[in-house]
Amino acid sequence: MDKETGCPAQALLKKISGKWKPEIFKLAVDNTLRFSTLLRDIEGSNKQTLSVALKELEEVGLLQKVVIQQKPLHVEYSLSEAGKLVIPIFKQLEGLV
Amino acid sequence: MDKETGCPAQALLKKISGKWKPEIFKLAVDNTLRFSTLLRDIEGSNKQTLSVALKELEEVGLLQKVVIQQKPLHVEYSLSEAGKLVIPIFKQLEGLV
DNA sequence: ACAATAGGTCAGATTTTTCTGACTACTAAA
DNA sequence: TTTAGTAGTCAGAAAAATCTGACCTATTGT
Repeated sequence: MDKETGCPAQALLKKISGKWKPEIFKLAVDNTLRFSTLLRDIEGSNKQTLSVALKELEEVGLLQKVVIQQKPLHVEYSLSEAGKLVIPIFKQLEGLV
Repeated sequence: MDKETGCPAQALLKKISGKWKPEIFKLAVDNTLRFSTLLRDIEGSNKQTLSVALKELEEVGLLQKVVIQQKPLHVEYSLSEAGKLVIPIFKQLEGLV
């Protein structure tokens, strides 16, 4: 039902909206993320929603999921190239609103 | 329950999130907005939600509400100064994601 | 063998957001 | 005077998002 709006900025805003996504994105700027760590660090969050949020941020191309193939194997989420390009743009918003 | 995140960009994202807010903001870039016109133009929207969204965008300082004191009097919503400053920043997102 | 950690999924409940329809006040046109 | 437009509000319903607790697989430590 969302069709194309023809406006990338609007599209991005929609993609990053949700209760925990802005927070996840912000944390991803400073560190690679791990599921259980996020769950502990973002207070009030829960597995289910975090799981969906990470999946959506990945689908949208802002995060990338990497399975570290060392034993014990684990999963890391980090900013994709597109995700990194977005940082300086958002930084400009600081102080404006 | 939202406290300060200490991150203005994150704060802005939260403020502009909601089903119709990104669309309203986008329309405000090109024209001043009127309530009944929005209601017709944004298909699928409704009075209640639009009313709340306009109020919130105003509270947040992105839109300003002006009552035109000519008879018949009516109301116009347009981008505030802060709202205008945000445009070029969002424009940079085009093509990135 | 048993408990613990990591990284989830699933169903169902709860909460939040959005939507609908009725109603208000004022102006204007027929 | 009845109808229509503008700009809403309100209560309750419906839909969407989020949360809880149980469960699962795999690995590591005791």
